[in-house]
Amino acid sequence: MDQYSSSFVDTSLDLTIGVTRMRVEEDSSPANALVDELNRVSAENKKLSEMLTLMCENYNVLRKQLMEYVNKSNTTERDQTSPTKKRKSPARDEAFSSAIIGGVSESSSTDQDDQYLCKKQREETVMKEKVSRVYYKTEASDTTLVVKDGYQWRKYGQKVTRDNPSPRAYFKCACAPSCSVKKKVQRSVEDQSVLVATYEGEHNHPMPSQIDSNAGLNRYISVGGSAPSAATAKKSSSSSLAEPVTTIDLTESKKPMSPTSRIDFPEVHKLLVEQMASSLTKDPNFTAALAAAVTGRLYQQNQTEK
DNA sequence: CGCGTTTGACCAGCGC
DNA sequence: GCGCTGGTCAAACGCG
Repeated sequence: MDQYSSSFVDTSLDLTIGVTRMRVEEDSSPANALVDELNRVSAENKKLSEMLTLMCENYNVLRKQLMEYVNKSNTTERDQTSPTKKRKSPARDEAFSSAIIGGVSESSSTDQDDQYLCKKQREETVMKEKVSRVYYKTEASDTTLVVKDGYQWRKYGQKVTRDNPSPRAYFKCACAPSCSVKKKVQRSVEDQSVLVATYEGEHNHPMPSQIDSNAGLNRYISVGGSAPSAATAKKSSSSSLAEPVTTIDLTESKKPMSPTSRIDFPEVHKLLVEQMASSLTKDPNFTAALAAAVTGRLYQQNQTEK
């Protein structure tokens, strides 16, 4: 944890603003006083903007640290758990073949061992690059295995697995026929109120409903992964009450995220900044507290300079 | 009647 | 080879 202690970020709000003292001459005209007041307010505004920028930068640093921490946790967790046995599925091969278009083909090899190795590597590659897991908080009484992630899904199967008494539902992306993204949804063994959605593959199309990104950003914490975008569907065939609370990326790859499959971080950052600024300025308590702090500070400065 | 969901049957990988 | 298991298919069903 040295890296975190060394890069400590002070997130406390510094309300010490270097506003120039209000120079209102006793014998000056009201117009000059207004101009001075305007200049003072402008300076305050500028200072507050700088503070907000600083806050956002601090947020960015903290978010980066969180990502590093989560990735670290995932790596150690992955090392401890043995890889799940999974048979090869045609869809997976299809996904891989599309992924290696233009690359070096290994199909020329006729050796069975090589083919086996290639198949294994293929599966591992697919697993690393395409699989992500999302946890959705929902009502424990809600028995529907439906989650709200902005895409339309078609359910094609349900199965009770051995390791979990809750049934597992299988979904295919219904937004585009060519999209081979699949999703498995199952209740967590530990917490029945948590839905675990496992996404396989990457959407090759934009989200059907570019919705209310603010609502999606409210509670979605994305840390890597590839499939789901942070959004909430206005209406989908599988409309859900469950909302995503966190994403744990099972992949180790640091490849850039697809613009079609998720919102880029700068975009998220921008939206978050806007949302933060909006919520702060709309909050009467915050503005009142800020005004009190500023006026108090000004009063204090005036007192010390007298 | 069309579309989506349900559910039992089937398929394929893996361990013994 | 056989059984277990996860994943997929497709006919039946329900709903608007």
